[in-house]
Amino acid sequence: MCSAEQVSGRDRILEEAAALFVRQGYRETTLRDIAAAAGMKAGSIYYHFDAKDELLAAVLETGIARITRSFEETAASLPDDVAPSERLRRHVHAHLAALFEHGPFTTSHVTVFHAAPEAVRALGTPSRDTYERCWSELLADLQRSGHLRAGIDLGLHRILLLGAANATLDWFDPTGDRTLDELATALTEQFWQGVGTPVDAPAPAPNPAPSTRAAARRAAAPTTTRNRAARNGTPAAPTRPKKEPTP
Amino acid sequence: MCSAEQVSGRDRILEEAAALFVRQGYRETTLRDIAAAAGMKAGSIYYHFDAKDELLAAVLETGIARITRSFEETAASLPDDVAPSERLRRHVHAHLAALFEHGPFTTSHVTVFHAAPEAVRALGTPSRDTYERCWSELLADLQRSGHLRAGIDLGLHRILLLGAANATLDWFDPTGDRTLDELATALTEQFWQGVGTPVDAPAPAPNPAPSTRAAARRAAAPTTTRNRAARNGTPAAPTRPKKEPTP
DNA sequence: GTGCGCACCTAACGGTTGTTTGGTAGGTTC
DNA sequence: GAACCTACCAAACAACCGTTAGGTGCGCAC
Repeated sequence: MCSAEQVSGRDRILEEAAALFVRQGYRETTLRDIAAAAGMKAGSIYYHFDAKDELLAAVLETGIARITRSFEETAASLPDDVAPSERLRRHVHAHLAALFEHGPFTTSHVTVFHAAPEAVRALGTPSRDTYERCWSELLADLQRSGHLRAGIDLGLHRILLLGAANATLDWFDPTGDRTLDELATALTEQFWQGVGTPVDAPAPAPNPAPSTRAAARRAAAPTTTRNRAARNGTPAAPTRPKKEPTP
Repeated sequence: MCSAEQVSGRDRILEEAAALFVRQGYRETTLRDIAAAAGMKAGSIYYHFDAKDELLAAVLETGIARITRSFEETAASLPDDVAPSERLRRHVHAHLAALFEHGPFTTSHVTVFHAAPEAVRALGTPSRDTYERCWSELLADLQRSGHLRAGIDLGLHRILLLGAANATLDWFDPTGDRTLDELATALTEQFWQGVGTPVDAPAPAPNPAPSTRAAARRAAAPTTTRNRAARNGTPAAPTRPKKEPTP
């Protein structure tokens, strides 16, 4: 019987390394950890990679390549008559899906990149620029067509949007009671129309009881999701999932 | 001449450790690094702290205490008749100021907390909850008074807001061409009213040339600030500043 | 069946790290 | 001036980690 996951040694190492980097951090993960997960011994890794840093670089490169391709596929899949805010929402969804559903490679860019040695970061920067440009052009296009307000600082708001999206990694659990789609919708809504009531000044009609049952349930619920054994986000990138459920 | 910074040994260690943790990461910073920065030898740290982990715990605790106090001081300083969105903006500003202007202690919560050993994280969690509760209550209050839309998932939007705020650490430079105040304003605006044009569907009047000179300058500028030798934000927490400007 | 290269193993080396141990200079107390 | 406490230093230790060198079994070519 030919096993379902018939991955070559190199790919196996890459995959286990990415998973461990995301779960434990780069420095906290030893080559002996990776080798054990891949079913071999530490020294054998050097048959496929020249150094630990190079392994990290390969993981990061794979991650950014995947999310960039995901962006392009999303763009290609959009109907011609898609509403502008829906167009954005689909891209936000794709970004989140890459983080939560496409394995640990893309995730490593959020979790591990900043801890990478200078040389590795320098190597990975051009690919990150490419992905960044996709978003810049998307937003610029939306602004040109009049769907994003003129006069706003587009670069700034793009980073804020993606910052919020990436930060979800620290608390969101796609198998929890919020779906990834709901998350994408909420994030897009906050970016697009905000959550304030239209007029600011005097006082609008105060909110009475929450208007829907779903809203009521949420208002009563604790202030934040606590799935995945992770904590929510304040003021920092919060706790990552426990390294191992105490055995 | 009595030196201006006449800090005790313990406080000196704490301060240098926080700075190094933020700049290099926790695991990447050795006790010998910290000791050298504090003007002593590695073994001497053990006179003040029992272990490296305990030193990290002290740094984190100081950070969360400071930002929580900053929140409370901001709340106390608000005039009674402050507009709701301005009230939020002031708190956003205080949060960002704590990250960028109050030394490395608060910053360490964003940069280092997720890399901390389980035991340290568990120790720091209650204080983080306290700060989180401040924000929950602020937003709940704004919603009760009708200034935030009813029916939205407040906990979710709070995490998205703070996620975006914390992510600014990776690219924003308060000495650059955007001020911290402008950043707070933009972030609040994006949260409060969004950046989309009011109506979605057909096509509003396409944006002609940018309407102000400032907007024109920004539109022409590169897509993101690149101050501080840091990169912008995609898809991940981007590069931190170089460890040392090559000497 | 000999030769050869691929994919791995065994075992070690050198360096670094958190930590410990035994001291010691300087000030204060009595 | 003896005892004592504070705040450090010097030197080492054990553990661990990335990395390397040399070896081994297996499959394929011929």
